[in-house]
Amino acid sequence: MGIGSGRPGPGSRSDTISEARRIPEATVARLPLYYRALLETVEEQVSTVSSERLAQLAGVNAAKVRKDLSYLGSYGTRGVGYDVEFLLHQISRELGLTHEWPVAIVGVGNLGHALANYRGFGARGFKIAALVDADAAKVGQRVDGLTIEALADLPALVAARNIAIGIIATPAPEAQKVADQMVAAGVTSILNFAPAVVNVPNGVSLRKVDLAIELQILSFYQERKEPGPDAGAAAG
Amino acid sequence: MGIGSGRPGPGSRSDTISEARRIPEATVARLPLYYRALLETVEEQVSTVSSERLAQLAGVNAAKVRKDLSYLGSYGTRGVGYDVEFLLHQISRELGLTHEWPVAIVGVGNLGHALANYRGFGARGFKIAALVDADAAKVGQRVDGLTIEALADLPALVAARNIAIGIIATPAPEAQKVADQMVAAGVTSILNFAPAVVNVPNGVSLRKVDLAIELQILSFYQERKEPGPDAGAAAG
DNA sequence: CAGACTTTGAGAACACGTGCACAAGCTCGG
DNA sequence: CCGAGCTTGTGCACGTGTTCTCAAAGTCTG
Repeated sequence: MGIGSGRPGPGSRSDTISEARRIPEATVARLPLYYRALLETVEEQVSTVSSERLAQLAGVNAAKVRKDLSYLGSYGTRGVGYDVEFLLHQISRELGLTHEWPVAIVGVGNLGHALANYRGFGARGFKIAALVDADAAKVGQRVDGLTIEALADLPALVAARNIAIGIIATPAPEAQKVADQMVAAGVTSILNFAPAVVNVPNGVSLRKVDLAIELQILSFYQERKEPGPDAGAAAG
Repeated sequence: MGIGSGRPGPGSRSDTISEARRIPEATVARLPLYYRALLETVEEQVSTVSSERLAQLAGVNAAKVRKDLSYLGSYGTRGVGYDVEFLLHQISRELGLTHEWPVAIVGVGNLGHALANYRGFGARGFKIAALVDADAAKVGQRVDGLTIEALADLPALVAARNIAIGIIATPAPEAQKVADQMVAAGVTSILNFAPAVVNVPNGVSLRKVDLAIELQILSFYQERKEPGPDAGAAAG
């Protein structure tokens, strides 16, 4: 993502792309932006929205919006735009947000704490279903209404609470071990916040967020600005 | 960022790309990975490293490593590999990590707190130089050795402490306003954690990290796995 | 010193993503 | 019912990124 991301495995050519039409990865990464933009639009009591307006709200250009949405189907009406409620529903369905996803957070340090308290998840279809830490001293503590549980209990928790998505918020050295344990426990999607490369078997999705890397990318362009205020990564 | 990200402005064709060779954005985003991998290599007392090994440590493939590094210059030796110390220095220089970057964090809620306490920044050339919040009740509180200061003082802080990079860790509705104030204060690189689209003028770099979006992308692929365990975003 | 071996650097083909431009299709007013 | 005006959906061209491949250039062994 962003910066770094999961990428389709090296599947054989003309796979049995079973059910649905294939949606490009870049488009998938933008669907949440449209989703958010549509939520804002709903609150404005507007029933219909143009690709132009949607583009503005999502911070992309209109052509991209139209192409992206066309991968989902022909959900717009020419001369009119897109029905807000309908499109919202379609994108929700596509993103799997029609039901709630129980999520497990492993590593309750600074970041784990912040994530546990973050209100944004609940509002977007995710629910912290388990807080796990390897440190016995932390087990039993309560954070935001949840009790921290032992890492050893992860398999039981994942099974009992039907958890498919895991978040790694441990220090770097623990990351790979935790990922392995998650996979063994049955987690099939992982979001890694630890500044370390993590490998997962085929069939498991992995995305990463690295704060230091983001800053270093900014620093690259910043450094090039200092001498002569010239090229750089300017977002319009 | 990976996920959305800064993007070179629409400069005229055959710009005076002043000083240096142009380095592709995708390559820039990977340099920090190589940087981290090289730091690990240094600790192993290894003096030379092959593209194959670097690729392994960075989680990419060897061809990509070689092409990426070739944009920086011909720093390798055929038949041998890359000199670890030398390459580390070159990448540091390119990323602007030869000096420390003072960073301002605006918004000291859950996330701001976590970022302020995050040890990873210091280790990578960044230093929290200011913690700022709009809430008068928070001003004066101490967090990790720093005193929270008033948002109104941002311009003075940025000037006095030579801050070029700002981090937005406020709730979504505040994000644009804060970004504007940062830009007005002289910040030219912004990392936005708020789940909102932020616009900045030309010449200012912007990157965003959105936790909910990352989860929604995972959820997209996860949803498609549930019926038939098939395609997905699997990282090797 | 020659030949085997290793590894880089880059050319070229391919895959993917973006954005223009415009026909197709819809609404609305008269 | 017709024509003016909008807005979608998509073909196409272009630019960016990835990967394969292999000659070039070095080391090492005998």
